Amino acid sequence: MDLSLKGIYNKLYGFFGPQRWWPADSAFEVMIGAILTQNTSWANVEKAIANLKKNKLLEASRLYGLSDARLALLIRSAGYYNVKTKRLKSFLEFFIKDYKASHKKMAQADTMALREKLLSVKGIGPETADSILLYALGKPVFVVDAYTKRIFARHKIINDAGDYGSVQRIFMKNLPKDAGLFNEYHALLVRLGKEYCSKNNPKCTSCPLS
DNA sequence: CACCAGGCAAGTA
DNA sequence: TACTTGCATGGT
Repeated sequence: MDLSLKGIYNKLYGFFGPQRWWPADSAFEVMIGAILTQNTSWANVEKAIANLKKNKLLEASRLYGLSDARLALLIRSAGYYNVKTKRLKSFLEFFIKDYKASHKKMAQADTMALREKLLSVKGIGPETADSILLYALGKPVFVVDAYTKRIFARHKIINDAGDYGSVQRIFMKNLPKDAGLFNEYHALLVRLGKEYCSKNNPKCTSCPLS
């Protein structure tokens, strides 16, 4: 049995097939979605994004120009709407002032330097920063989330389901630095977490990794 | 009714 | 450094 990280990936890919992440039509939509989905179900985020699209507001300067009250109302379905309104605004200010609202300009920056800059934006923590780097900009950074920690802790593949950085390093030191692989791997872990390794199913019944 | 969902910042010891 | 708490909707 192959318990290597690549072996687990191969097994998941064979079971689920390609996931084609991130579910979004543009890099900007990925960045906004990454903030909106913090500790929130994706279904609720989809409604908020659809709301923005319907009003033709999924664009940096237009979003930034909205009043906090108006923006909060538009993203209401994603929960924590007051907090997320401030987080979206702080990110948009950074994105507009430092990169002229261009994800292409942003992608030219050195990956680790950009990561530090993203982390300095209020409301962007490690998972949100890495989601933007990987899924919006195509940088080879592994995204760790609640599913990742739960799956690997539950299956005892990593003994220390510790802090974000230590889990991330395990992946990045044991896999080729390939954005396509990191993209698909994390997407597959989310799929597995939702369907087989959820809190509702603590024994991972019929889990493809078992 | 309770619990959960693709976190983060701020406060406390 | 290592906890704890507030934030909030919508589905199961």
